[in-house]
Amino acid sequence: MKSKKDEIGSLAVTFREHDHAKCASLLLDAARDLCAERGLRLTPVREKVLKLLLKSHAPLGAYDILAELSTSGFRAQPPVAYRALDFLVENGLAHRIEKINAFVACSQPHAKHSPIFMICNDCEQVAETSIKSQGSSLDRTARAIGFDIRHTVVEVEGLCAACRERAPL
Amino acid sequence: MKSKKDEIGSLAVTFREHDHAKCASLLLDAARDLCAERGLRLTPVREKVLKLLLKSHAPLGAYDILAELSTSGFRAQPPVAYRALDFLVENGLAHRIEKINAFVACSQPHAKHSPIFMICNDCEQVAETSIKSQGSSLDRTARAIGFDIRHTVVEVEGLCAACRERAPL
DNA sequence: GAAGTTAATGTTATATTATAACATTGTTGT
DNA sequence: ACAACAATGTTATAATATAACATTAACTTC
Repeated sequence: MKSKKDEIGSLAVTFREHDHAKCASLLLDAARDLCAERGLRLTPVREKVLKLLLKSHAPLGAYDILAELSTSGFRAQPPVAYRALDFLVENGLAHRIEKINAFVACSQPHAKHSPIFMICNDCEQVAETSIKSQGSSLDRTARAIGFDIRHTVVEVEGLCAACRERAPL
Repeated sequence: MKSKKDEIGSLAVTFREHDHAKCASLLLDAARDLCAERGLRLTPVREKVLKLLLKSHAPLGAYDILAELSTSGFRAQPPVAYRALDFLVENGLAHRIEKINAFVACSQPHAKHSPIFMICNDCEQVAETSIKSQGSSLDRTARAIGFDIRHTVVEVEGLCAACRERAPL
């Protein structure tokens, strides 16, 4: 029988159609499990922010989140959103996308990974994939000059398959 | 005999010691050549901004540049810096480092390349390297899902060799 | 379970980064 | 000289993010 973990892995978000509600629900369960395991507190505002990210089909800016929080009875000063986002990012439940100053829920919260984001400049959706960092070209280059990698940012911009079909170049 | 191009290539900025004045001077010449070839106008403010970037041993923020411009007789409203930076970035003479909202002069302005930045969190210097994008893992992943890559952002944070030696973990 | 301690949230204010919009000047091509 | 376009000047403001300190909630140790 497939584990929940496998099931989540197989749902890794791409530009393909998928059962988003199921995907979001599984990932929320996974986040709760992960927090329980590690003794982290998934407080109401943190969970709400994660839900907002999971629900969105595109990355959300901190102020988008803030706006949604304010319509849900939460306080809506910037630090409220940034703190929740910091918590989620620090604990691997979300990622920050530097190129667009926005945030997405992590699609593989259980696995230690170096995420890669493919940002469609047309539909603004973002796919998270990953490569294993061990032995990668990046890893070898860093090794060669004695650089100790703590965090990687890999983001590519372009057009997803659907948008290329819709508006061929 | 070595061409100027080869000489520049061999000087690609890393965390190693190097003759920075020579490096900056060669790159400025290269930028002038490149603009002449392409019919681009390396105007006074654009050249000044490039010089500031070349002179700096670390990336500069737009407002750092603005401050330096204002002490050199240039106008100092934000668009002045951003326009010059946009020009340099668009034409491959500088790069924007997303992770730290800062800019560096390109160390290989002649070559079409996908730069990689190694950002030292201690000394704040940044090394530019590059990998050929053709056939990379990233390229294969994109191909697999039909994503057409227009631009890549690859930035790694960590500790450079010198800083690791200075303050061993 | 009261007191001390740490973690989380509330709140005000402000810092930092970036762009819109429109006027003016400079350059290029005819 | 004139039209067309590129670049710069200028004012204002948008968008993103954090500092600092007060308050409340949760945990812990006796």
